[in-house]
Amino acid sequence: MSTDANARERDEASLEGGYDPEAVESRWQDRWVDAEVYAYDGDPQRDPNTVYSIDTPPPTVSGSLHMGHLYGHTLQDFAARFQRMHDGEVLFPFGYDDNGIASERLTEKELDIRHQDYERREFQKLCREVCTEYEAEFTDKMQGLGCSIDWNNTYKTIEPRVQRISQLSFLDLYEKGREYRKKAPAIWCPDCETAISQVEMEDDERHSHFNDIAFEVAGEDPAREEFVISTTRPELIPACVSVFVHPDDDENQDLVGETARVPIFGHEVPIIADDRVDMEKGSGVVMCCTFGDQNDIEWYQAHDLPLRVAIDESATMTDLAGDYEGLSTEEAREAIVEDLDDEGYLRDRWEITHAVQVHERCDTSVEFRVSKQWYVEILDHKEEYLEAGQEMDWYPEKMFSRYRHWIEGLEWDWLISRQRDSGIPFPVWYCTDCDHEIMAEREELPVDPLSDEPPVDSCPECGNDAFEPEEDVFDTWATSSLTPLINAGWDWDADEEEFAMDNPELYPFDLRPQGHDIISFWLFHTIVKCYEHTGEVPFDATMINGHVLDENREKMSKSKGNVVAPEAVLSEYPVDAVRFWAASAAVGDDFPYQEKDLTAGEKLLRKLWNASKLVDSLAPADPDEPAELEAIDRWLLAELDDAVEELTAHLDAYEFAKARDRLRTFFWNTFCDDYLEIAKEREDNPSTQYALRTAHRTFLELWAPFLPHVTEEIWQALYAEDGKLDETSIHVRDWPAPQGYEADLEAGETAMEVISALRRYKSENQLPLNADLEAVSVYGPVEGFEDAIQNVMHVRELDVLEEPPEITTEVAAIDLDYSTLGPRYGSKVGDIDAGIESGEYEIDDDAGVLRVAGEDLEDDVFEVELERTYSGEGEMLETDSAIVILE
RNA sequence: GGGUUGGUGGUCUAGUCUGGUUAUGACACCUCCUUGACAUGGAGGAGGCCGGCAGUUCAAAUCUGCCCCAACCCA
Repeated sequence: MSTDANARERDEASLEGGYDPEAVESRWQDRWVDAEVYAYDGDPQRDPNTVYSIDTPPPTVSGSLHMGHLYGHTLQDFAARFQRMHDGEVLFPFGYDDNGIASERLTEKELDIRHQDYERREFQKLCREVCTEYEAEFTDKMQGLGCSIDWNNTYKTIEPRVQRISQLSFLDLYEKGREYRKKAPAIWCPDCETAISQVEMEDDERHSHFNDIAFEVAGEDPAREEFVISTTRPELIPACVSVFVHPDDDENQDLVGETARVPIFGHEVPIIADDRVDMEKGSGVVMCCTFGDQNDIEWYQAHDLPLRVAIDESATMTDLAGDYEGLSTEEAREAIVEDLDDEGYLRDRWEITHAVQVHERCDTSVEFRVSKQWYVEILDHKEEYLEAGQEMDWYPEKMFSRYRHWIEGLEWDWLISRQRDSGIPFPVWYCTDCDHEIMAEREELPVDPLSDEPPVDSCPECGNDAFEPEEDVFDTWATSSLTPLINAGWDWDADEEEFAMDNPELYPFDLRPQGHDIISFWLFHTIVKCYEHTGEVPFDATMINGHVLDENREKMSKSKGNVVAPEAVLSEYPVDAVRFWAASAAVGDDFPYQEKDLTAGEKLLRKLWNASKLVDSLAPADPDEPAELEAIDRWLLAELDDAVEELTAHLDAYEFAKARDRLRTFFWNTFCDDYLEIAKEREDNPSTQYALRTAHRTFLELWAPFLPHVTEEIWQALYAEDGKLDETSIHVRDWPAPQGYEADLEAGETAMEVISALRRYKSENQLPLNADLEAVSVYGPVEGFEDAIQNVMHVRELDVLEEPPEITTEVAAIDLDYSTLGPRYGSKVGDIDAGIESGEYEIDDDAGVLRVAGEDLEDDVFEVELERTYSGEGEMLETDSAIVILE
């Protein structure tokens, strides 16, 4: 058995052999969870500024993990891991959203049951059982992403504690006067038979017909016989309550004040002027039905029109529809059109495609129904919510405009009651006599009015002793919008008679991550709720991630069949490589998933692994710091300081792509390609040994947020002390800080140029890179780096020249500094350019000026570029700041 | 239809807010090279005039206007 296999057998981190991500990654994932490396030790006394808390929107457990989850959570994890190292204490919780229609349907399907057959609590119990299995699977997958979630801090949106918080939230907003129950037109889904909110609607293109229907003008001596109305919904004419004409519509002005007779049904309705009529559409005359669309509702309210309900809660025609009673709206539409045609009222009919508003869950087109519903008042606080949004830092900033536009476009208060069985019940009863609202006692929550008794024996309003329970449940968003309060342990303190949090140090949360598609409802609703409860904006910052598209930049969708499953990706590539890819896009940008991008990550892991092996072979693990570092080593550490500083700034600003690229370039090009090659020639040098190890440790720490597995493996193999993992893990170390190394960066840069020039020389002359060079002279600032150049390029004799070598020069070009020249000479710049181009200029070295186009240019605006010709022995190589002579 | 965001070599992308003239890097491509870790490596090379048009300016990928295309949000 090889040492390699032995090591793996013992489950110990080891640098033997090649990197084996498959074995290493799952091993660390398990250990991190077992050792609770990412556990948050809650301490209410802690200074909130030293805790970094994340509030993440819980995913629906019944859905499977998709690339969006993978991407979103990976970004959150970059922030969490960086902050954990940088600031110390991090809360990265996790929630399972199992409250809602999705998990209800899942349970029905899984157990082959109908929720109607069960009492609500019973059904919810079944839901929780079914969801538990899915949650376990989801947990596994999440842990497979290497996210540093605190698995001790999880919640489910249907669990009793969350139900209690939801109901407390309802009571609190009720007491604050932010909620009301009102009989009013509401958006209604006839398939789900529930009211829904504005956010649950979406538009869908549907085929339909426009019907031109003739209405007679009633009364004696009317202005004209009839007029025509175009409608896509003839089944609504029994619900017609008025006809509208625009006040500026000269052609139809004669109708205003008249009475129209509705065809077939024969009832008469007034014709009214209103500027909400769209004159461009159809004949300019429109009917108002209760209710066809939102305009109808406005008219109904503005003109105090009667209510005619022709369609019931299941989209079936009512008795108002006469002969059509009992038909579905679809059937009624066809039947009515046919009868209109028979009776000569149908003047035209043609096919169209138009957008209809549908319920996003079931794609059923919505109706508007008058019903008694609970609302959260939001329209009167639009300004405040806008300000709350402004107070947050948005990453990227541009996403704020989506939030702003959403709020500006709000037209409805938030409808929070749903006529569903499963969900969190309203803790309310009503007096059967006076309809007085009886709220549950806070201590009793969570309650279910369907099975629990109200807290009073008789109505405090009228003394009646019979009550009716509220059957409705909360909109799931009413609960999902409480996640910051759930995470902070918000509850009613009965002794103090006020709301309090178990962990107030977490609130407001430092970061709220989410996709750009849910800004308008999830983020918005969360701000509404938390702001109303606490008076504070719940988040300091929000990070909006883009969407993962397919390789052709198209949105992934099941119908297109272009969905890439995370499982498929993770079975092929290391998680660390996938994370490296996830860091490649600017936060907020959509970006394509391209398999080839993952190989870049794989290559980096291999490079990091191999470089670590080399470092390990070149220097003892923990060398002492020499009194004085040599120039080349000090140079590396000074460059490292710069990198650390920039990287920290990038990560602080959620600029993961910039951090990733900066670190990769520095690690690969500067450290591996330049410094390691030099270090190979300086093996026993204590200065180099110290720099090597210092840089290597720092690199592992800097890479750790991006590549948690490979860095942990190398760290544990080389540097970890004995002890428990939650203390020795690289992920709980302090983030590197610049050490203040000072070096001659110019000399270092010049030395690298010289090395590069010599490499190019060998390459062009088809020499191996380790071929000996007899003698090399350098003219340029490379002080302190002579040995480095000499050793790494195998130069037998290196000479640093005090004076320029024997070269003759002639002017090759004149470089102008336009940023200085432009403002100074303005429109003369064109002439100056032309003069230089044509060679009509004179350089006066003594005066230090360039005479061209009648101007004397000062020496700060131009630079003479010389063509050098070497007239001595050997060959000359030029770099930006040095001249190299090879003999 | 309205709004938002974006359109940079074959692909992905930096730079655009704070205009300055040789536009960043990676992948792919071509040539060469076994440097004591990595050939899944290294050294080089070719390849774009920055969606289109017009304008502002001495100067525009960068500012303004219009147009085209794409995605998203809202109708």
